[in-house]
Amino acid sequence: MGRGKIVIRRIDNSTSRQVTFSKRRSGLLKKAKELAVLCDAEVGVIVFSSTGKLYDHANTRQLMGEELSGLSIKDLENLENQLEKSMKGVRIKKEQILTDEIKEMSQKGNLIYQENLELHKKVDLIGQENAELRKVYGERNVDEANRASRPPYTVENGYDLHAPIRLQLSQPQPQPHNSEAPASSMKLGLQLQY
Amino acid sequence: MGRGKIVIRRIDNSTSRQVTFSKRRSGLLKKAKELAVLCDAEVGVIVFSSTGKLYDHANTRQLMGEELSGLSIKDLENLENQLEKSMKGVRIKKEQILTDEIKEMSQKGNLIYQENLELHKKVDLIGQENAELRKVYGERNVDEANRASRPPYTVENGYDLHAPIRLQLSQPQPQPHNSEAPASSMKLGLQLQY
DNA sequence: AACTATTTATAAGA
DNA sequence: TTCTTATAAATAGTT
Repeated sequence: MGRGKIVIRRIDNSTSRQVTFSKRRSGLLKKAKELAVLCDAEVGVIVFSSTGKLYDHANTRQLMGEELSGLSIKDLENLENQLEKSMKGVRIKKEQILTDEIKEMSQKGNLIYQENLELHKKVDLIGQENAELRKVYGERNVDEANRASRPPYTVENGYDLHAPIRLQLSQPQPQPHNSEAPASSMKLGLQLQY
Repeated sequence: MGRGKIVIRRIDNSTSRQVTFSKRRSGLLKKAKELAVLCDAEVGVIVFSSTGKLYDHANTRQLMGEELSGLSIKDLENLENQLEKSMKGVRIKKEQILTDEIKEMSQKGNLIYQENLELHKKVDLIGQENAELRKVYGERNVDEANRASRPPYTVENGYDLHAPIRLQLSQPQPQPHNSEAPASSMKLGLQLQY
């Protein structure tokens, strides 16, 4: 039904094959739909291109009938195989899409998770810092608080010291040469640190 | 493409609907096959009449391709459902046929089984009969064989008898009144049975 | 994507 | 169901 008659064999030219595929595919699907509507039938059409792309599928409306009369077991097995194959392709694609979705989600999730991890780390770090600071400043505060409340340390009252003690000799600043103080006279100071 | 233009809606007249179904169905399948051959595509066509009969299915040659690009998950789910439905019908029919076959075989098998059962019964009966017969005739044979090989039993040689012994007094037949023999004279016989 | 000459499918009738 | 045939529809080749 065109400018010239054709024989039904694989079209060698890739471009015209593709064009014909497109035209005839839509024609087939149209006819399938018409058949379904006109005759109240159930029509399923599945078309895969040679590259494996499914381009469309036609309607089926209700459950398939039970009477597949006239078909042998062999016919039914063929049909089953065909359906199984179609199903397989469909399921693979579906799985693919879902997998992709899951991957995407998982990637997003991972990013968030990473962020979350880093935040946790940060919190830990800051927490540690905080703890150390609290330790240092807290102790100083305690020290200062203690110092304020303790009795003054004197040698006379024989106070028993447990705090670490550091002794330091402090030498007075050298006097100017024209000073009257004798060179032998030095001051010894005791500094107690605890 | 006919004598008149038609609109695509369900054909009310049942007869012409059936005629149209038959014509268009074959047309659709033809076109499907052509598409498959011309364009090296995979085409599956499944047509169920409104009465649920599957009339034919078109070719698919190889595995379906993996790339069902451009289809959403929804599309794929629809396709899957469609295939599942078709599959269901096919499987039901297949099961039916197989079930029928099995039924038939099972009926045949049952008949043979019944026959076999009766034959077995017969064999048992005959066997029992045989066993009993063998018992009876076998024992008699043994007795006779033993009797033939044993030495004659006599009181004189003091033979030690272990066989059961039955003693029986046998009274001689009463003599006629005109007999000369005295009434007190009686014969005592010893019968030995083993 | 359009166009259109032809082929093909098929509606109606037998 | 099948055949026939006028006509509608599809499409091969072309632009």
